[in-house]
Amino acid sequence: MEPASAAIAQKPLTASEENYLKCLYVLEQSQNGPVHTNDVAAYMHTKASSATDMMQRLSKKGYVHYRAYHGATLSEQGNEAAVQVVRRHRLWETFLHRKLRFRWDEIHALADQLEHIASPVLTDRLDAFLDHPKYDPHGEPIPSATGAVNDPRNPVPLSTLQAGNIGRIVAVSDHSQDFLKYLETTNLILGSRIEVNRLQAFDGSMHVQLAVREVVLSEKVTERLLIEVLH
Amino acid sequence: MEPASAAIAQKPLTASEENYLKCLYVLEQSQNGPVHTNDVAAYMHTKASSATDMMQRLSKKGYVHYRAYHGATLSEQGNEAAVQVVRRHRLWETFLHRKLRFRWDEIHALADQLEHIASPVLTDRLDAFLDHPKYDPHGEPIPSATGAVNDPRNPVPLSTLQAGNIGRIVAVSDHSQDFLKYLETTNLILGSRIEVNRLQAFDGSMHVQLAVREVVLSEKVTERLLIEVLH
DNA sequence: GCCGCTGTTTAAGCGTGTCTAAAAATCAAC
DNA sequence: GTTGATTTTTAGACACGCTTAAACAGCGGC
Repeated sequence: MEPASAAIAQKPLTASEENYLKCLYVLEQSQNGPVHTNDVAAYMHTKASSATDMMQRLSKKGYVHYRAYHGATLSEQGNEAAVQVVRRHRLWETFLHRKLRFRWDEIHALADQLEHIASPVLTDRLDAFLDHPKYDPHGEPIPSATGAVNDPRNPVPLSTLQAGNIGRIVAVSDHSQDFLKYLETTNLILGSRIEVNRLQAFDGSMHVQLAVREVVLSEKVTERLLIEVLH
Repeated sequence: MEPASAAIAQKPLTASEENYLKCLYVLEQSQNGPVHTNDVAAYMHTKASSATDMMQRLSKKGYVHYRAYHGATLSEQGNEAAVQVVRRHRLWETFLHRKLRFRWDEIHALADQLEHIASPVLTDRLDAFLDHPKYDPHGEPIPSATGAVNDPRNPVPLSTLQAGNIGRIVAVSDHSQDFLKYLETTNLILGSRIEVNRLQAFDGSMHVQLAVREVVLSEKVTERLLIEVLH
């Protein structure tokens, strides 16, 4: 006697399916409209045909809305699942950084493995052990157990600011080793106050004030630095 | 130009392969001589044909010595790999119990998932974070980073003791929820002093003294309790 | 030494997740 | 609107890890 309506018990997702959901979640944030197959394939370091395969599978299972040749968007169910994966990922990153003393450029790859252990009680215990962190080491908000994500900081890419704007570096949108190591060596630190001095129209680079020093940041960098605007 | 001799870079093992190696490791301890296909299948909750499949695969990769119809034993390489899996498993169990406050009957299933993250640096950081524990929450020794397992307590099953023997409960050889919950309710605690009062030849049950109370333990229980003999 | 039981292996098939190569659809340009 | 470049999908293949069913090996009883 199955319940005809209501939440049907979902077969647990495979690690690969979860990775694709996370991928769609991230890509949907940075774009608008459906996510294209090639973008998925690029993000997942795989081929378009594999991405198509997975979109079809996730569509059949009800996690994404998918129209051939027109891309995919997460369904409500897919969004919920993706947020849980993101929650686990960011909690493990916080654990690795705060407790095991990994550098912030080392934690992403490990968290990618840990995030697939889908035990709600484990996740909640970890959350409690870390004192319910609001943000992960990259400054990204950690979704709550219910899946709510709210970020009162309203971060925007540095590249969208104008000369004269003042803000605080609160997060990074690229978690790759290369980028994070660059920030390390340039001494760009989460939480720093930043002021836009001047824009270079030619190449999109930006002169910014960090405490007493002025530095020049390329567009590639300003797109990846997320700022809480102060006024 | 491949190195003709020396350690050839091993392709990382799959989670399933690691589980089978761990299985062989455990079964080799409790038996002697080669491990039989049906035992492997029973331990892994799978079918004999699957076990055969895996024995052949692991044999081809050099992790086990295998003769059709005659069972399998771990090769030196297989033993090293298995010990590392066991090390990770027991470290995670310790983490789950000591840091996340899971009961000892809850940790096994979760550690079974965590153990497959094969990052030497993660394992070592975890080890350090836990202050290099010697034993896991079930009292089993945690192999060192080099794979050495030594247990000065020399635990033996309670079932092998004689009337008059005195010892200390140091470990359990069965990590199932059912058994651990039984111990919990019976108030049989790791570290307790235990003295054998009387053996019941008929059914192998045992009357033992625990502090001020005498309890009767069935053979099924005495086989699973590991004792450090005091004299 | 043969018989049959138990244990084991092989054979065939399925789902997952990936690939390459080829076919098809979309979209922008003209 | 047809064309051509680009994107996407299909088709066929493969490794993994599991299944069931059928064939086979080993070994004790007689």
